[in-house]
Amino acid sequence: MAALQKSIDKRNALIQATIELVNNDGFHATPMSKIAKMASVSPATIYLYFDNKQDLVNKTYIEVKACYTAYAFETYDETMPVEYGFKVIWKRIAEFKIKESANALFLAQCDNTPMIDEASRQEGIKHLQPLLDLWARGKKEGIIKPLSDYLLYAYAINPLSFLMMAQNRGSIQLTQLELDQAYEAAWSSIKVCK
Amino acid sequence: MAALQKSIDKRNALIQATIELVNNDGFHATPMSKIAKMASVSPATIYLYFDNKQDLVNKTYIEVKACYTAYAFETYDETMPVEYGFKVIWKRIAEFKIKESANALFLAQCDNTPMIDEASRQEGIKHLQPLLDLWARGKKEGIIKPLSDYLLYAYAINPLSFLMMAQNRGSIQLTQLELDQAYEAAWSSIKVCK
Amino acid sequence: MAALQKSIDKRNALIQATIELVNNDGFHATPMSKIAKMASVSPATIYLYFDNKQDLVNKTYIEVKACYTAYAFETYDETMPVEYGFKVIWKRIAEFKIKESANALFLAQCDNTPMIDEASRQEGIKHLQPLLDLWARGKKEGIIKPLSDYLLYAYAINPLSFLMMAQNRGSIQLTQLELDQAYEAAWSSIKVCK
Amino acid sequence: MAALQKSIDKRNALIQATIELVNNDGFHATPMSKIAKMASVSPATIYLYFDNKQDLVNKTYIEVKACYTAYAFETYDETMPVEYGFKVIWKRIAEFKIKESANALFLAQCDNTPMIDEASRQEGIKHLQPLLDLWARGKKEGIIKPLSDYLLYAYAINPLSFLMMAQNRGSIQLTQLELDQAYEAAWSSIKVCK
DNA sequence: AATGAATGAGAGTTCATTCAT
DNA sequence: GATGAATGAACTCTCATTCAT
Repeated sequence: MAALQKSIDKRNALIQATIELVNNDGFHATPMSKIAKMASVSPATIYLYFDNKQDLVNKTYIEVKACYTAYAFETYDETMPVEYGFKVIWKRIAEFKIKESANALFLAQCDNTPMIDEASRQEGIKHLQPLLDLWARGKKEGIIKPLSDYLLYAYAINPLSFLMMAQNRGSIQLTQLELDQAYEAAWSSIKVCK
Repeated sequence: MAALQKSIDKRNALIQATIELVNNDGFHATPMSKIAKMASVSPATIYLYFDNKQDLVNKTYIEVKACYTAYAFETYDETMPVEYGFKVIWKRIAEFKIKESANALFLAQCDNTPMIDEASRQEGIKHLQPLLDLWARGKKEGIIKPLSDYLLYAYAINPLSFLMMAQNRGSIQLTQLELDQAYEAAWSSIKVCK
Repeated sequence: MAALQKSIDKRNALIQATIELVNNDGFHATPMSKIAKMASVSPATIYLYFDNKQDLVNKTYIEVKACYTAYAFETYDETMPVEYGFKVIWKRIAEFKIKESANALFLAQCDNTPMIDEASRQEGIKHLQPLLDLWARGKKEGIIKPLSDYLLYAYAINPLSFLMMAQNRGSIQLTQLELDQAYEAAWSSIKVCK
Repeated sequence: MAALQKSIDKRNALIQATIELVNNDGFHATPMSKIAKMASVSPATIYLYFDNKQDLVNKTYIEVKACYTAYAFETYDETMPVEYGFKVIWKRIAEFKIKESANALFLAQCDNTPMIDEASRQEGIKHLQPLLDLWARGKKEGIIKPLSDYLLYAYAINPLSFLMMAQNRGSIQLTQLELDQAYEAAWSSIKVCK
């Protein structure tokens, strides 16, 4: 049991180191040796847990993405009314992007570069289903505009990534006020105007 | 004059090659030798035009960003009414992202990774001023919500990047209908609701 | 007793795995981990039976060489007349090279590369004595040419290695006819012509 | 012209270094860095002349083999009578194995291990044709036994490799006497006995 | 101005060997 | 005796950069 735990710890340390270093330097500027050092293992040890560097980022991506969606839907339940449900999810996502900014940053970088292979990208997308279901419900009820999921995501969710990155770079400070304003903008963009 | 032209051609070829290769493979997976080959020059020649690899991407970024803003504001003029002016700019930006998708993709990649140094990033941002002025005007006139420029950009403009990348990856097809819907969503998110 | 047997089995499995893998990939292209896997033991276990990789091949060589000579002389006895005795040994050697081609191949590879240390090479040579004695007798009786043992071996025995390797590579097929012809050539080369 | 010569020199130095080091240590025990050092170039330079390590040995093999056959047939001409022609070729081959023992040793090692890929092996075999033609003639004239080329080679030529290696290891000394004896043995093994 | 050849430094990865269990 | 996990050292190969021409 102790041995297994040690293995899990090492794997986790490697994942964490990957996130941090890729965030700071980018994928290709991050040598395996640096990841190993930060995780306090030998470079060779990485290869006990991952096939190669590509596999390491792929798996890291999938794991972080799973974290992200789990966090997003933790307090949501499908019986909630559409507008309220959306607010619940939106706030959780915003919280994740702010509190877990390293993770969020890593996802943003992966999603905007040829760093992750297509299979892992698909794998990562799967868990968003509850949000898509909510939107479908909202559209049927005439509360949400009849737009494609991509369009809805682009306006309702994705701007948070942009804001998170701006904050991370020190360009802005996301206070509660800004978050409320952002929510308003998000909801305005997709709700049906009466 | 012919000699100067040849120089400019080479520099341009290098910039183009950089954009294309970085788009496909990412910055660090793009060797200087490959850029040289695609531009039909010797690797050594790159160093006649740029200090080093970092300088090459920085300069490429600044140049593409300048292209982008020039395109964005080409048909805009400061005497236009706020809503109309915004529409004019938004459509041009959308057009750029679709017609010049290689350039747009390159910018998106730069904006989401530690690939560009901070100075170049700042340099690239400068030319957005007309849009910020328009927004200031809109806020004063009570047409646009009193939000920070970053928030406005996040909701009014940035989603286009997300959509462009989704289209580039083959996930969606941006027809005129989708573009009109996107514009509606963008404008809804920042306009003051009466 | 059962425990001892298990030990012997493991040692043998390691020796067999070494032969097969070295035959296919060569000494240095054969990792200890692969040998261990093929022998169904842990890499660490190899070091309970052998000092290190070099020791493993050395001991394998010596063991296979002992097999080879034991096989060669099994049906020979020193009272046989020279020509008949030679034929008996030659046929057994030919049989070994064909029936035990993995072993024979391994010896050929060892004998032609700096893979085995000199001590083991000497150790392996010792058991050929009966053949050298036969030749000495044959020379005394004026039946075999008065050549050095190396010369006799080069023409009477060694060509079989070449033929075995050609067959192994699929270049030729050694039927009974070819073997008889080979024997004739071998005997012609060393017998005294009357 | 001078630049081209320098290139050729470097390539040759690399080939020579490869031969010497592989002879002493074997293929896989010879790191590229050692080859580079012995040829007085940077490790990276090797890759300007060869695709990779495998390509380096393959090309070395082909080049040495070409040397070997060129040497073998230099003084031979197809109008010579069979026995005399064979003697001429045999002596040249023997001379090559003794005078160019490094080259000969290298070929022997390549021919007995999975070090060279099959294509290069085939490529290397091509230039032996004149010898095969001679044998065909000898067989037609009833001078040489009607054996397959492989059998003839195994007895007439290949033993020289064994002898050369024994001499190289210091086990024997090939004087003129031994060479004459070897020739006699070779010829005896393939000539038709009257 | 332009280059092809050259390279030092460092990348990802493997492997013989060890050690705690 | 047996092991799986761990690793330092060494491997092949790449690449940003330089330099003689």
